[in-house]
Formats: sequence, C-alpha cells, structure tokens
Amino acid sequence: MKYYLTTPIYYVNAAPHIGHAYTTIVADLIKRFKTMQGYRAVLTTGSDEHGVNVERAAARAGKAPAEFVAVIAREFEQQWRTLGLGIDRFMRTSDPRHHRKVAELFEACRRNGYVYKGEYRGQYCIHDNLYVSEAKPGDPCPECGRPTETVTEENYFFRLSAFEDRLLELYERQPDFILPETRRNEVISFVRQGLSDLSITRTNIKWGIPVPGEERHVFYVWFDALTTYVSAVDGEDLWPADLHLIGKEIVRFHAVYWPAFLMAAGWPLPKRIFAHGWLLFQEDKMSKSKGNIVRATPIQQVMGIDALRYFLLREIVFGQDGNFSYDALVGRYNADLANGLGNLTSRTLSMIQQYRGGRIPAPAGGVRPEIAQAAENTIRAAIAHFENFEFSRALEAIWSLLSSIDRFIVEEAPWKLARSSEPGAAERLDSALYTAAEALRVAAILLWPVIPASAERIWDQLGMEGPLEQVRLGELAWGQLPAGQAVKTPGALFPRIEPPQAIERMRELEAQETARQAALFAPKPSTAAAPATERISIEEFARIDMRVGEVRFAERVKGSDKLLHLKVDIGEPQPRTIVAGIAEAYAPESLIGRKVVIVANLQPRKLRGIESNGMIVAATPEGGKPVLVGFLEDVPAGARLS
RNA sequence: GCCGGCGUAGCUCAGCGGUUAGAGCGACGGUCUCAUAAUCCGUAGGUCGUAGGUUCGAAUCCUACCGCCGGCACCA
Repeated sequence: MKYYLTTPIYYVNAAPHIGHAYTTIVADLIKRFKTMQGYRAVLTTGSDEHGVNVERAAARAGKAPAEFVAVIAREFEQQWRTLGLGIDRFMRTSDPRHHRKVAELFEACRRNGYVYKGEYRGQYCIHDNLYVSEAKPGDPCPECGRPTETVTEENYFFRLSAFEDRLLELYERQPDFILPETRRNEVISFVRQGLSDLSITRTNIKWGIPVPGEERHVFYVWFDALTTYVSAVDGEDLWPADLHLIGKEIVRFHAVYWPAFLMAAGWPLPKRIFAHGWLLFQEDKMSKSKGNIVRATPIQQVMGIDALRYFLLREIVFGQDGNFSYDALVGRYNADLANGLGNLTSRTLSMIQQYRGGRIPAPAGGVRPEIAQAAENTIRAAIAHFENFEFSRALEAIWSLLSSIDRFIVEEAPWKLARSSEPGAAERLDSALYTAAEALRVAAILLWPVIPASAERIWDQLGMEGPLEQVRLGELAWGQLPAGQAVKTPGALFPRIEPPQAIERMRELEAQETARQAALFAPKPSTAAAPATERISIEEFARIDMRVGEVRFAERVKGSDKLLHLKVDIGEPQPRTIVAGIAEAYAPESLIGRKVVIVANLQPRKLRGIESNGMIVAATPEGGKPVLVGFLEDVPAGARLS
C-alpha cells in the first residue's frame, strides 16, 4: 500500500523560514507515521519558480530568472536536508518533465472542452498571483493590500464555472476532503457564491511554461504549480495523492481550482487536503516586511531539531494558528523533554546499570496491571490521534504515560528495594525496572514520527536491535521488551538549557542567517523596495492634477470596513466628496482639519452609492496600512503639486 | 454588511445539559535521592466575555450585546 503526500510547492521569492519548516516537518512526521503503519510513504515537495513576482525579484537581484531561481531552489533543498526531513521528490517547476506534464493537463482539459480562448481584462495582484474579480483599476489586492495592476490580454480560459455542482457534490460525498471543517465550510460557501471562469495563460510575462502551439502564452502560475504534485511522481503509480498538506492561505487553489482542473482533464483527484494554521510570532503573522521572521536552523543548532519538532507539534493545535516564542520553546524543552522524557530515560537506565549490571531484568514480580493497561490505552490513543492529525493530543497522551511511570518509580522506590533484604524485594525491583524500560520502548516507538533522532537514541540505549522505522504500529503491544539484553548509558538525551543564554545564542544565529539569506536576493544598492515601473514622460505626469486639500468632513461609509466618506477643501467653491479606503488606518475625527494630497482630475466613481471625485494619496508599506501624505511646512489648500 | 468560529485559573487549552469547573506549564511550600539542581506530594480559589431567557438543573441550549479571529463582499 502506498501513501503519497505533498507539501506545498514553495514559491521562491522568499528564502525558507520556520513557516515552511513547520509544514514540511509535519509532512515528514506523517510520512514516518504512515511508514510505521506499513505503508510505502512517499513525500513530495518542490519549488514554484515562475511568475511575474519571481521575474521581478530576479531583475532586482540583477540575475536572469533561471539563475536566480536555481539559487533559491537549492536553498530550499538544502534546508530540508539540514533539518533531516525525508523528502523523496523535490520537483522544480522549471524542470522539463514538469513542463511536459503541465502541457498534458492543459491538452486534456482542452480536449474535453473546458478551455476556450477569450480576452481577459482586469486587475491582477502580482504578489499573490491573484486575479481580483470585479476590481477596478488601481484597487488594492484583497489579500495583501498592495495595488493591483490592470491587465488586458488574450488568454485561454478555464471553464471553472462548469464545476460548481461537481465540486459541491465532491465536498458533500467526501466530507473529509478538506480538513479541518472550518476550512471546508469556507470553501463550500465560496463555491456556492458562484465561480467564474479562470484565465489560465498569460501573454504579458515570459517567465513561465509556454503553452504548446501558442508560444506567446505562458501558463498561469497556479495551473503550473499545482501540477507539480503529479509531475513529481510521473510514471510511478503514486498519483492520486493521499494527502495535500497546505497552509490555510492556499485552500482555494487546492480545494477548488485543483480538483476542477483534474476533473476537467479526467485525472484522479487527491483524497484529502489538510490546511493548517499560521505560525504567529508575537501574535502577528510572520512577514519579511515586519522583520519578525524566525528560521529553523538557528533553533536546530542550539537546541536540536527534535526540540523544534516537539515544540511545534505539542504546543500548537494542528490546524489552528499558533504562537511561536523562544520562551515557550525553551520552556517546553526543559519541562517535557529534559525533565520528562530525558530524565526518565536517564534514571531508568542508570538504575538498571547500577542494580542489575546493565541488563534488563525479567519482570519476576509481574507487571502492575494498571500500568500495562495504561500503556495499551496510550498506544491506541496515540495512534488514533496521529491518524486524525491531532498531534498535540497524541503527545499529551504519551506524556501522560511517561508521567505515570515517574510516579510509579517513586512509589516503588527501586533504590530502597535494592538495599532491602526482605523477601520479594529483588523480584519487585526486577519488575519495576522492567516496567520503566518497557514504557520507554513503547514511547520511543510512538515518538519516532515526532522526534526521530531522540527516539532512535532511546531505542539504541535500551539495546534494541533493528531500525526503529521497521517497527509496525499494528503489532505494538505492552510487554514485548526482551529481558536480558544489555543497555547503554551515554550522556543526557536532552541536556537542560539555560533560557537567557540559549535564547540569546539563537537570536545571534538568527541574525546571521537573515543576513546570509538576504545576500541571496542581493538587491542592487540603488533599487528601491518597490519594483520599478515603466518610465513616463513629464507630459504624462503633468496630466495628473495633484492638489493639497484640507479635510472638512469625515465619516465611515456604512456597510464597509475600509471606506471613509470625506469632504476635502481644495480651494474650490465646494469641498470635494472623496471616498477613500483608509478607514482601517485613520479614525474619521482624527482627519478633520488635516492637510492631505489628492488627485483631483480622476474620473468620478461611485463607491457604496457615494460618488467619489478624486483619490487621496497615501503610501502603503508591504503588508501594512495606508499612510497619508503630509507636509512638514504648512501649505494652503488648493496648491498644486508638481 | 453577509457567513462562520472563538471569548473558561498568570499562560496554553480541555470540558459542550447534571454531583464541590479540570489538565499541563509557571508560582509557592514540602519530600525522596535512582536521575539532567531532575522526580514525587501538596497549595494556588477562575462572576466559565456581559445581560437576559429555556430548564428541576447551564460554562454546556436559545436571544441580544461587547471583544477578538477567519471567509466573502468591499477597499478612486
């Protein structure tokens, strides 16, 4: 039986950070779990290398796109290797094999009548590769808030509208097609609102996969990227995927577009999509512009990869957003790994060493039934939780067993039994030591998917033979630890960590890593953050009438989150009515009397029933809120800018 | 604005109609000595967002409101 799973195909306009690592670590965990269930588990990841965004990032770095993406793709590949993740296929969208597969998908869709040629005219966000339906020129992108660009082009369209019913039927028939349920509900309501056809080729960019027979066209990046899941395992009898693991920001592409493409082509559909939440840092989404990005490798260097894996899976409820913090990371590590699992391993092996000459004794006095029972329950519960993507619960269950063993050891007090000459003391000691060791063996097996390196060390220290990954969870039961084998007692599994020093060290390494990654993008010194746009002549500029205005009136537009209704005095007899999308950044009352800059000669436009006669000029930083333009000296209303 | 979710101990959360509301972490006190200054035991008293309602009985169901989050709409 095969189990084919994928991570997203990561977009190469950013270097890998802990968010990428999170998804990929979970994928690695699931792969290991499935392996232990006896599946032939195969994991695909890769790099999404096409699109305007990359084209521009490359230009900024002064490199050809192909050269640029190769560097970043290598960076991702290297990252997964460094973190020890079991990637089986790394597919780059620039790979010729992938190109062929995309062309194949397209041909199949076209043959089945789901592709037609038409003209697209509309707004497009280059950052999110998103066409913004019903947007007007200049509207910002609903995802990121950056301005959209107007594009008019002859395109091939995908008849997405034809799939509404079939998609809804799919979600109905397979309730676990999209997990968790909250994402499923969102997708269903999105599809119910109606789907419009999707432009799947572009003529305004070159950096993409050419459409067969139409060399001016390249494929829309999502049509391109999603197909990676198939092309990565072409000819291997692995498709359809059993699981697409994704972040919640890309559910629509995976749960709507992708199945529709596949239905159109008549190709098999993936079995399940699981969208996890975001890893927040200081309660905020990590983003390059906010400078709050954390990377996995500094943590790995200071605390070990298993510490990070354990933290991510134990602290965060998989599927929900979770907070990352160094304090919580170190706290978890010390409490659960050092004081918990590590210490239990250490005390158990040490006692076997001291009291039984380093050989695991047979449980001469029998094993307490409640312990055996608790262990059996833990085995079943942990497996069920892993199966349901409830990783934090699985770990909770395992730790509850470990904790009961710590309690048991204190109750039995083997150190007293060892000194006791009472009858039965020796047998009791044997049983206590066996019980503790057996619990460790069970824990090592259950924990291998989560903290593989540490589990293997425990396995080895218990003197177990054979690779842990060949153990089958279906056969796991209490009492399988063979007595008589020699244990080893090397150093501490998880040495305690001093929080301030460790955190400081991680921050240092983080800064170095940030600098190293930044160099990969090597922005040319004089280039501004925003990509350069096309040059215009002074005459063209002169056509734009920008004036200083004073806000006389401001109120929220009813029924809108972002719009303010303003009246602005620009020296005309009547103040101008302007509707501006700045409600999230400015309270209406704070604007009264404020000097602003407006574009006075824009065509009027009705927004929410109010006719707007101009546009307020504001700067919108990446991912941030608009900031109004202002003057350091006073300028009278009506003054023209040039 | 529409739709959905959430709001429970300092923190992260569980409980989702029924006895005195729970766990882990953190904090405090104590204990043991096999162990990584670890373990173990005990303590810490939270109007279960607010206000109503249903019920013999509500954190648990219903309504309204407040706050937070998400999806959609919207953002000249």
